[in-house]
Amino acid sequence: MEDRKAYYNYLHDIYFPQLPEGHNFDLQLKNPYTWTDYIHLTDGTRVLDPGYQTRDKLHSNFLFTGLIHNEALVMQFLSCMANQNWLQRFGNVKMLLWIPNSSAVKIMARPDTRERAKCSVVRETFCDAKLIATPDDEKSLKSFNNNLLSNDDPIIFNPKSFSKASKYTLIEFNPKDHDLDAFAWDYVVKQLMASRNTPLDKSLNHLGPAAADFFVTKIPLNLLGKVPKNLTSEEFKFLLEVFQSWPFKPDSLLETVSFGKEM
Amino acid sequence: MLSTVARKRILNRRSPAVLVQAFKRTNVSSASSLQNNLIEELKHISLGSKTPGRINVKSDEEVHANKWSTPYDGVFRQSHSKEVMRLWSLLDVCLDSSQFERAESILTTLHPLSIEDNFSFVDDFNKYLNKFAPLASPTEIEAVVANWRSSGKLQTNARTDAIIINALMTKNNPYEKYLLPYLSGRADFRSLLRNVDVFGLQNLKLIVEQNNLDIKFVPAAYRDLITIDNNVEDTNEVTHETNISSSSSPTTTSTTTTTTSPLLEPLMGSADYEPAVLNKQNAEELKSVDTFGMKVIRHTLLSLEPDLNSKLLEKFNEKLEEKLEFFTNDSETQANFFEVYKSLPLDKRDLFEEALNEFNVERQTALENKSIEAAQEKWKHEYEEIKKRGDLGMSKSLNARLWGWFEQMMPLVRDEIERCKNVDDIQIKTLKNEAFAQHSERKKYAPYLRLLDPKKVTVITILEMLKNNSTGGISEGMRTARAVLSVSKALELEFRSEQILNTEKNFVKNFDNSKLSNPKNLKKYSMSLSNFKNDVISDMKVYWPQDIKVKIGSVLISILMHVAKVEVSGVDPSTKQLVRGEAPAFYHSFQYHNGAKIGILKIHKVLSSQLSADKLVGAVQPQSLPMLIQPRPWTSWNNGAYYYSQNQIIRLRDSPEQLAYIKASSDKLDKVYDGLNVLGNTAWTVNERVFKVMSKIWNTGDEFLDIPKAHESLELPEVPPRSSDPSVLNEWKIKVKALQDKYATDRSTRCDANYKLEIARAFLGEKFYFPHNLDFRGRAYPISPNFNHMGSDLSRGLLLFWKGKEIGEEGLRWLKIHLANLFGIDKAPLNEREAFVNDNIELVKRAAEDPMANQEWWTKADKPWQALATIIDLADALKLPDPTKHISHQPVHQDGTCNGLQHYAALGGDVEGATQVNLAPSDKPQDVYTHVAKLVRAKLEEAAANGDENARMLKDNIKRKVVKQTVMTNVYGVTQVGATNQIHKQLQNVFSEDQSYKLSVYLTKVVFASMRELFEGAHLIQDWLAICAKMISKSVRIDIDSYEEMGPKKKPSFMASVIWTTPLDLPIVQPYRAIVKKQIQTNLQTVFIQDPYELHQVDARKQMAAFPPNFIHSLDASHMLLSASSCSKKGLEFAAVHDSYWTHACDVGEMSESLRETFIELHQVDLIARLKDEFDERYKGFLQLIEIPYKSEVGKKILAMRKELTSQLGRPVTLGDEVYLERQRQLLLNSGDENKIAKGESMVTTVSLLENEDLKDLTSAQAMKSMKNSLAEELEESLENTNEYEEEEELKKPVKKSAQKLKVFAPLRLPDIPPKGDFDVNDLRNSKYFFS
DNA sequence: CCACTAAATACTGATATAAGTAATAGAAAATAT
DNA sequence: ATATTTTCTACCGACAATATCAGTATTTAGAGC
Repeated sequence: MEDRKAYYNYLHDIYFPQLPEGHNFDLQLKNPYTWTDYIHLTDGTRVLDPGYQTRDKLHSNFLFTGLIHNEALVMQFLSCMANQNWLQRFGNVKMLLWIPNSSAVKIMARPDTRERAKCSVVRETFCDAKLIATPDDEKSLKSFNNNLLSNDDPIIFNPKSFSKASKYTLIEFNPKDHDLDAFAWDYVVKQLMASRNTPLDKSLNHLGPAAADFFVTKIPLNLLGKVPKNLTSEEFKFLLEVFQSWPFKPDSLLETVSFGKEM
Repeated sequence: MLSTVARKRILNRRSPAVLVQAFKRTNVSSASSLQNNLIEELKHISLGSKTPGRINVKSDEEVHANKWSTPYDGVFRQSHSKEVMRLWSLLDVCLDSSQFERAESILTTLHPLSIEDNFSFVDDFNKYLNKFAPLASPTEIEAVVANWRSSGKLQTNARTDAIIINALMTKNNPYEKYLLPYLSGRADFRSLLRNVDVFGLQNLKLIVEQNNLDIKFVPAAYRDLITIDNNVEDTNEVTHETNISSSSSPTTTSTTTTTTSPLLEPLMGSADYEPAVLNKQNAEELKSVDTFGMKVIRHTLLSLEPDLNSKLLEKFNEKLEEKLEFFTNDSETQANFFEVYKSLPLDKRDLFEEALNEFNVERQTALENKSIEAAQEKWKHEYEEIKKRGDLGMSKSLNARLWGWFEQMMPLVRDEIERCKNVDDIQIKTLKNEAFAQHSERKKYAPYLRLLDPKKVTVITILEMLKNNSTGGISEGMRTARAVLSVSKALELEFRSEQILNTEKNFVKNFDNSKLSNPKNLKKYSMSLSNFKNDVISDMKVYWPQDIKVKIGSVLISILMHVAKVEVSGVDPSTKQLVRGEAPAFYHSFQYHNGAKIGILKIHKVLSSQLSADKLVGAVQPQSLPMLIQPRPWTSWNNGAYYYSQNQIIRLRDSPEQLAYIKASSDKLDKVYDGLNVLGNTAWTVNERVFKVMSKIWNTGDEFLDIPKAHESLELPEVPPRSSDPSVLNEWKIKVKALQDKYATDRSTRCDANYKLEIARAFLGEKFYFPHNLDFRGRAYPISPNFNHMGSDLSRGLLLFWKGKEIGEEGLRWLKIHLANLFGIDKAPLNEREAFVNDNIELVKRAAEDPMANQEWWTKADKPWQALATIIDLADALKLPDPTKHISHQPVHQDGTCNGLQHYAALGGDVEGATQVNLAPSDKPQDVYTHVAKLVRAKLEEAAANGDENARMLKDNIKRKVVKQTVMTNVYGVTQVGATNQIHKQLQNVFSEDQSYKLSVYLTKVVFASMRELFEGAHLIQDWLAICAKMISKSVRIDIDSYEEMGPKKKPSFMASVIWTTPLDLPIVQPYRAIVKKQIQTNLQTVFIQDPYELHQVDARKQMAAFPPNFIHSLDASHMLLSASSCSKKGLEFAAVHDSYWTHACDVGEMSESLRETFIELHQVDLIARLKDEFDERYKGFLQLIEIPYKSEVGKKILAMRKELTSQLGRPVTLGDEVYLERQRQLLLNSGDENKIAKGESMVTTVSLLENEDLKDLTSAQAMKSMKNSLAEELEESLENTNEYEEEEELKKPVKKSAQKLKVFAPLRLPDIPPKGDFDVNDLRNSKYFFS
């Protein structure tokens, strides 16, 4: 997908003719950064029609792959898995992505680690992810959890053998089905992870006025003593459930700071 | 305890002064050996390498603390080091809480610092002794003094003697031996008796009497008082302004202790003056009548009435010879003084005002001192009322709820304060982790918090928290940082007022006031008191440190959060049952903005919606309301405005440098004070008729003019299903964000309007004043927020001059013109404007008669509320048989037409420009915007004719409005991008989305070009100012700044900000510097704040961008203040909003003349030349970092010299080394010693090589351009043979070759001032549209 | 009482947080090479 | 020292990101004399 005319022309006139016989590439005059261009790709022109498959398994004939330099984009992809929209509307479409090492460390972080942050809870909740390959880079290797390394057993390649790729890690994302309220889930996880090393009996209060008082009656004591960064996605789901049963929860869960920009 | 680390750090610091000494000692016999010696020294110092005790000693802040801004000014950028400031602050609070041991240990720490930091230690000691002495026995006192003296640390002064003597006197001990030095003439009695605050009036009198001292020894301000007995017949007239005699004045002491004294009985029988009494409950009652903030004010005002000394009332009536009744026993009924005043015959008015003033003196005192208690009383009162009625409305009444909070919170606060007092006695070992953390935090803030009264603390915390609702872009809540700061700022303010009050009480303690029944004596007494207060206030120099403030704020807020509860209800999702319960009113939470985490204190939706449903949005800072009497006149930088708080004349922007400058020039600012006092002395009242209309509309809750609708709650568009395309979801989010923003801003504007109305309501019928101060450029602003004449159309429409003047024929004409202006007819000749009103005179009458029913006309005005006010006034006049006899209170405005450009045009002498902004005489008013639009159109026509597609599309769409904002902001230095956005906004509706922006970009360029053409001279000046600012903020002072850290890697640090003085001698310091903030731990969260006492590198970009507009504003501010003084001298009422000047209709002509004359006077001098001279002086000896061509002659010389130095040093020479050498040269040159000067002259440095070079040639645009051109050519060549596909890539390839440039320091030399055009400012005299 | 060490605490600085990079242009500052 | 990337884009009234962690500096506790 390329929508810059000049570059498109170059690809079309010069690059594509040079490709080996029988290649499987198709060039489209579209902007890969525009969500809607994908709709046009899959609906209107029928260029790409993987067909819908149920969510009890991975999509069998559609794979999305790419090197995503921009971390925000990766996060967007993750949220597409959560929302089951965009390409994920065809089913649980596997995504095989090269992403920056630093992002990989964050996203793959396990509970109870220093790196544990909201995005890794997202990953854990909405997909099964596997570390496929990562460069032999001391800094990022150290940051990956040992458990993770032994479980996923990634290929650890010599960064020198791929000069450009040395900053990127290959991860396989396999989306999972779920039926969570995205806004509420996001709110709960966000507020709790804001102070991720504060025991729940305190940090729960960020969810609403005297929230902890309510939770205390609903959740086991040992959970109450835990700190958010040590919680698993399942525990978050549980907390969400409790939160949603709370009569006095705040009305608006997506408030933002508005900066009064004057005329 | 002060951390000993901090102390050690200070002790280790080698002050710059010491270094200078060291260098000065370098004496050498010949120039060459001098050079050699210096080289040796350089080697030794070995800049950039790690010699122990040299490089590492100083942190950045330490290096820059205590520096003169420039040698020219002799003003310290930073008065004292951070540590000293902190210690002083701590010393103050320890003394206030009588912790003498701790105070002594602070003194011990301070002493060594006093030597380094060059402050006088004895002052601090005296402070201590003065607090200690009253509580100690004479022997103890003497022992302490002797002790300190013998340690060699203390040299006592006259004040020390005064303290000792006073202590002995008070304890009836003999004190004569301390008088000996004075009696014997070895010491001056004056210096002893100057310490009136130590002695107090009574002892001062005693000491004079007992020793038969010459009265001349007593400071002049107090002599009269001391001698009351001796010469009652003294004919010396005491000039008496409205000086406040405080509540501690002997005549009224009894009233100060309580605000709940019984209501005043009805004084006289009949209520003949029906119109004079406004029953506010029955009058246009605001729905928001429950607004407790306002009740606070009203209650405060009202509660004073019972306190009213009946004598005063008698005086009232005595003077008027007629009995008036103002007060009934209905506490909600308040006198409408304005109606009384108006109803009086002219000859009685003065007397009435005199009486009113005396009356208001009392009320003002109470307003400033009692409003906090009043709030508390009000809550309690309402609570009890409801309880008595057995009402179920308890939860509905906010005040009752607040009382509940208060009752719960106050004991906790008291406990906390108690813990603070005992903080040193706690056994640390007994504490567990959390308690220990709490304890160690408490230790830091305890000395401050323990000084406060728990009741006041509680009330203030509650008020501030409610006041902050919906601020900071949070719809239901506030930012934590803001909340904690605002609470503690309010506390500090209150504490200071209290201190002033107490000092004052102390001062008059035991004073025999039997003689004060004599009015003359009373006047003397209050004069002295006022003088005394000035002295006290000037002396207060210590502030609570920022980090302490946030800690205190957060502790108190935590307590409040803990107790403040509201009743809530919600639906249980599972059972669908309605559940009731109690929940905290506040909770702490976070929100993210672009990944930045922001701490939020949310107000519970129940409370928040109660607040908005009841149209009650908060409380008013009761300390800064409009004043009932003339503000305390400005007499120094921190003396003026309110009577019981310290107000700074400049709104400092956390800049110690600004503070230092304003302090230093405090006694040269009479012209500024004069002008400012004129503004403050303008009396106002509320336009009741407009107010009635407004409140009627307000109560509907509907949108009306600039009042937004009262949203009940925010309704969001339906959430799209989560599986929608991300683009759909994003769109929805954007929509939601927009709605939330609108909701938040609507809410805050409604809030704001509510404040305005409520304050106006409280001041209905009152005579009041707005105390003013200045922003750092010298522009004046009313100190009281929300409701003032500088606010929106709404507030302006509500304000009338208290004083009325007969309108006369001319005045009537001006009133009409004013009305036309308000309708937006302000570009037509005056006659046409007048005609516009005459043509619509029926509409005027109808609108005035019933504004609500006939709203279609006046609401269409540009400024509808002011138009309505004017309409009413005009209609009143027309009702009279002779309209010219109408007494008008309506302010009439004269606005500068693009005032910034007027000043620019005058400075640049642009003839055409001057004409366009009405400096030059003309038959009809010129409109710059129209003119620029015309110019632009012409240009576009031409370009279109040449086949320019953009121009063709645009040429018929250039309206005045399209260019207006850009022309206006051009003065402020708007950039291309900014202007493009502005124009884009205007073109959006005309062109399609995708065309619009491209066209805007094109149009912006044309507009800029046209502006430049029209105001050529002005733009040259603008550029010149910007260049100067840039050069200055990129220059270094070699004698102090930055050479230390100029090692091989480091860049020099630029510390010089742009500083200038206005024609009124007000020093302006641009505060733009790097912002360095730190996270401070508090109870709730960390808070990210900067320490206002630290100085950092200048922000050159901002300095440059802001200097031209700031300079112009400093001029228009001067013009305004001069005009104010001038108008006041002529007896005109005067008010101003920057470039809009207000007076009575009948005086417009005279005012116009005044402001023309002052403008001419201002520009009589070549202000730019004056500025250049000032800069040249101020920044003399500064160096600038420039780049010169490698190959120039000097360049070669410098290279050679560097090579030489490098070989001599045995290491690469650095810029720092060069600065060092230059500095030595300067030291020699300025030494005053002929020998040394000769040596200096023979010395050659890299800088001196450049001294006589024309830097312009070296760095000129031409030289650089020619280099760039040749490079560009090469680039083009290389591009020629690229094919079209690779073009993009090729373009990005870096240019390999670049001009060889040499970085060197050269003397700072500002460019010559641009030539001036031919316009003569004296022509202005005949321009009638200058202001209109 | 002192000098000493180890443990505890305090202070500092770095980093992540959220989550489309992009409507445009051009200089200056900051950072990377 | 030079090249690339990032930042910023109209003045004033009117300031505000925070939690956590690692590493270092400083203080304190404690044992021993």
